[in-house]
Amino acid sequence: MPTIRDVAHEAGVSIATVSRVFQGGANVLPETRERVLQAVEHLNYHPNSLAQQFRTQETRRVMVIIPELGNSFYADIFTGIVSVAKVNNYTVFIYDSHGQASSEAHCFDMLSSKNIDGIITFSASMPQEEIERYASQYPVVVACRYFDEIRLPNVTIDNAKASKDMVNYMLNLGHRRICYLAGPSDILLYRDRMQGYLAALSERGLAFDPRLVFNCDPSIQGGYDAMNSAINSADLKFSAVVASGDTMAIGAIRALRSQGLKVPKDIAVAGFDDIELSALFSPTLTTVRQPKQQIGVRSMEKLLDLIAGKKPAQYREVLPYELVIRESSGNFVGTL
Amino acid sequence: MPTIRDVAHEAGVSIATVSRVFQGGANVLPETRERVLQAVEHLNYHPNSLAQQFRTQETRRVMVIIPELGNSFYADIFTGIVSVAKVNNYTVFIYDSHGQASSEAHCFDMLSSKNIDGIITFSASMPQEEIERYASQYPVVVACRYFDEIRLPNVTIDNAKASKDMVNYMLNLGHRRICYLAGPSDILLYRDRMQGYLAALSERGLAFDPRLVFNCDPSIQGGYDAMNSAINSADLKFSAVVASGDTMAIGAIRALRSQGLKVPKDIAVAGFDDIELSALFSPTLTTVRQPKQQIGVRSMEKLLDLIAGKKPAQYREVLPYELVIRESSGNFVGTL
DNA sequence: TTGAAAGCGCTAACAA
DNA sequence: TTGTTAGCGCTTTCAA
Repeated sequence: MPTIRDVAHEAGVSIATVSRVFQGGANVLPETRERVLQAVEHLNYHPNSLAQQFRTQETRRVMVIIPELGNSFYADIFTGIVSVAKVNNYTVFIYDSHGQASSEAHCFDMLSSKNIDGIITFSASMPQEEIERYASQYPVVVACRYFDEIRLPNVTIDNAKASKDMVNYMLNLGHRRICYLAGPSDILLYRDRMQGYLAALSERGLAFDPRLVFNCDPSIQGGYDAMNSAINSADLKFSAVVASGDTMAIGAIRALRSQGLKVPKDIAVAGFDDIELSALFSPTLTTVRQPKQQIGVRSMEKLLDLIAGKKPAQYREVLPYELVIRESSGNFVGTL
Repeated sequence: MPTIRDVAHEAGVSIATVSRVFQGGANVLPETRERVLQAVEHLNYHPNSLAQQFRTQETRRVMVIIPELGNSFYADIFTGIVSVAKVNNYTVFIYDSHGQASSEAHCFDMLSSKNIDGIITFSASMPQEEIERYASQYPVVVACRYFDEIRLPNVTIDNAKASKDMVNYMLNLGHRRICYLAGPSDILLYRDRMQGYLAALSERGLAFDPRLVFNCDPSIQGGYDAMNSAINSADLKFSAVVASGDTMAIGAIRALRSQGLKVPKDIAVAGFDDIELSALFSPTLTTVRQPKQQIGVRSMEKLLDLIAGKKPAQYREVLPYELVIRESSGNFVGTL
């Protein structure tokens, strides 16, 4: 492997000059520059970025932690992140935490060991204080997930309000007994979506029947299992299902169908997130669309600000969502 | 940030001793070690891994290039990779190439600039010679994808044979006119699967009707569009569809259903890969199961061998696959 | 415009 | 068992 010294020697200049050429070529005579470039070419020289990073103590690498590889929800967000990273000459790596705190911690350790310049996490499985400790020392942005009291840079939507809007939509369709698939209650965003469900009911003065609520794993299988329990609960009547995630909603539809129930004719269903499959599933899924690209863009922009040493004006940034009405919720049958 | 010098000073030892403690503590008196550890704790010292990496010229990082984030097919493979990486103290990053050669090239550049120790790629969008050039200089394993003449470490299944088996299964069910969704013809594995289709037909002496073959994007949308063209082709009759990927098969089923056709009653369908959704879709999908975990495990093991400087005994490693018969192919109605 | 030289934090060879 | 020291390849300051 040729080093900067080899190039300098070959070109008959000092290593400082070679370095200057690579730094943009300011204060280098065109002919000197040319000679250096020829030597580089001739020797097939590549700067050793381990040495560069060591010298500058920056890697121009950032990490995105996702809780689940293979969930297309993150694919779009990721596109947004990369679009910003690219123009700023950063490389984005993905790290799959499997939602495990230990896995995530390993990633955060890379901050203190200088392996990466910053982190955008969609996982946030570690205790709040721990993440905040890192965030107070290093560039960290939490996206989609969040904590009760936000003391670190955060990009998200208003989950409670979005959920409430969706439940209201169902109520407007005339549904009164709405089954709710709530997701894991230890994750605040799911609790917030649940709060939206409760708020919508209470604003209408409707009684809350806890039997209609099912906590389940936020996956197709989780929704499938929960829906089967719901169907098999004696005396449990409902005409609609609102799930706190599209995967759960799709699992629920599968369960309903396996029991001979038609969606939306017998039971209306809605999800949350607008994952790729939702528009392609049959029936197409009514859902809440998160501004995925934009979440990625803003997260990365925030992270770059942090890396540049800027303190964010305010921690939390709330992006707009959108109700997407498709087949699974059926026709409007009630009154507004 | 405290450095090794600060720790050495605090503990009253030399930096070499501190380094030794971190290297495993050989040749360090327990009490010396204890003093060092206390200083480390007290100063909250973290070794600067940029310096470590620079010094040792190794990163203990490997990169996995996938063509599409959000495709669950890679999630299982990834689990296999990580399981091996973990016990060998390597960190695995994911890089989404979007199937773009330029994106992939960026990743391979990290090899020459020493940013990573090795690459496992599932993308292989770059020209064969270029990948081979890197593979001849650096640790590189190509998985699932491959080239005509394999001159680099490779882990895969026998796509042609698997595809032929699946088509044979359909022929055994009595189907004679089988529509084939072929995927992009510039990717060899799709061409091989197509070859399997042709081989199965020719072995039975069945004529090949090119109108039954559709090249399409390997996605739900791609399968959906292709199937719609097939259905809308005047005079084009077929009783089964074999897709060269599960996503295409699922898209095809959606298209068939949107045209009022029942799967498998009217048309039998089979896919390839056994992605997560295939077991959860309705109808559940008949498909070819790739040994995903094992592909990951073997790829990483091969890569570690390369990093360790071992040359592989043989380049190509072919893993067994498995036909998974589910609802979408319907009942056996023909003769064996 | 160019060069000389310091030094980033660490590992490891060698000496004690 | 411990310490001294060279040096990894680069950027950057300072001087020429």
